[in-house]
Amino acid sequence: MTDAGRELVLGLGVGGAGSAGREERGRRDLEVAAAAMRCGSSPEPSMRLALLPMAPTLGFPWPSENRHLEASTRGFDVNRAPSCGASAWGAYSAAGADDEQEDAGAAGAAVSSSPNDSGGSFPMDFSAHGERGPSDAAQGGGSRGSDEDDGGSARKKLRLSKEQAAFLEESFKEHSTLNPRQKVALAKQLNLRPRQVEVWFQNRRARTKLKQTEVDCEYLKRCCETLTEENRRLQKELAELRALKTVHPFYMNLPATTLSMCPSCERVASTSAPAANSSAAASAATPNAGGSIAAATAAPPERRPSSFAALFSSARGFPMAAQPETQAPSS
DNA sequence: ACCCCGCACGGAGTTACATCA
DNA sequence: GATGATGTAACTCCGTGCGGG
Repeated sequence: MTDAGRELVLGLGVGGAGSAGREERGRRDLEVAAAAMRCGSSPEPSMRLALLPMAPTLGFPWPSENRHLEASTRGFDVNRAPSCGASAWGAYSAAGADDEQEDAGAAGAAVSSSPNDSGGSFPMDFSAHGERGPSDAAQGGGSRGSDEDDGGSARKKLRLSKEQAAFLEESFKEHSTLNPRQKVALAKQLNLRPRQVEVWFQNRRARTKLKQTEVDCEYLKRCCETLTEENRRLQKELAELRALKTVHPFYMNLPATTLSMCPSCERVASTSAPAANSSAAASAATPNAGGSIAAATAAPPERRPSSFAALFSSARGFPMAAQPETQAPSS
């Protein structure tokens, strides 16, 4: 998602050309998609869901204050045999990363496979794990591996505990993507397999995008309604002008400068109307000249943007452009 | 410098399972 | 208890970027 903010908040060394590129690509895709959904030139701030708070408000304990969570994560294990040494989490030291010895497959591969991994930028206070599930070492490295090494059925649905989900959620608020090291660290802390963490983040990103898409759809729907209303109004206005012409045909013979244009046309009556405008008005005034919709949509294209801009310029309310009632020229 | 290959990753779509009404 | 709806973990496929040969 769009997050300069997130980048700031993150500051996790997710940086590096590689992952930055990848993240950028992901963001770009999302934003392009979202932008495509949004009303084009609208300067209005997009209706973004606050799905990724810029700043953690729940005190997600990345640095050191996660000890209370450590306690809470200690019996997490609903899916696997509990790891016994959970209490021995040591500070996750980037430089050290000594705890990665066991996960040579995981962290080692992660580190080597991730040119972007800025080495231990993951600020979580991971305690050195005592020991891990037997499958972890094997699983960790093969981040794309399936669960077959779980010993059980290949596709046993495992429900994450509330604590695990909450922790992952908080982590996701911090950064919606993980580098391999972060993934492994999170997996350790939650006593999950790195693959599970990876899948959870993938699914979570998908859900976020889905929700954002729904919001964008709602926004577009409202844009459409507004435009429909605007169209109705313009047609009515046109009909009134035609009627006016029928009743007072001499108006059409007056110099353009003396014509009082409809205020919603955003035209200054004193300026001489361009020929195009006059011709447009004339053509519109012509009986059966292209029908009402054609006439209405035949407005000079260069004027549409301002109209649209006015249409969508105010926030959230999608108010119509200021539209004083069409005043029939008196006298 | 260019191309090819393997690898890792993420997104999109789908499947399978757990939960709930 | 059976059933359909819903949520979501896990999977597959595909595209992309990167590093190495």
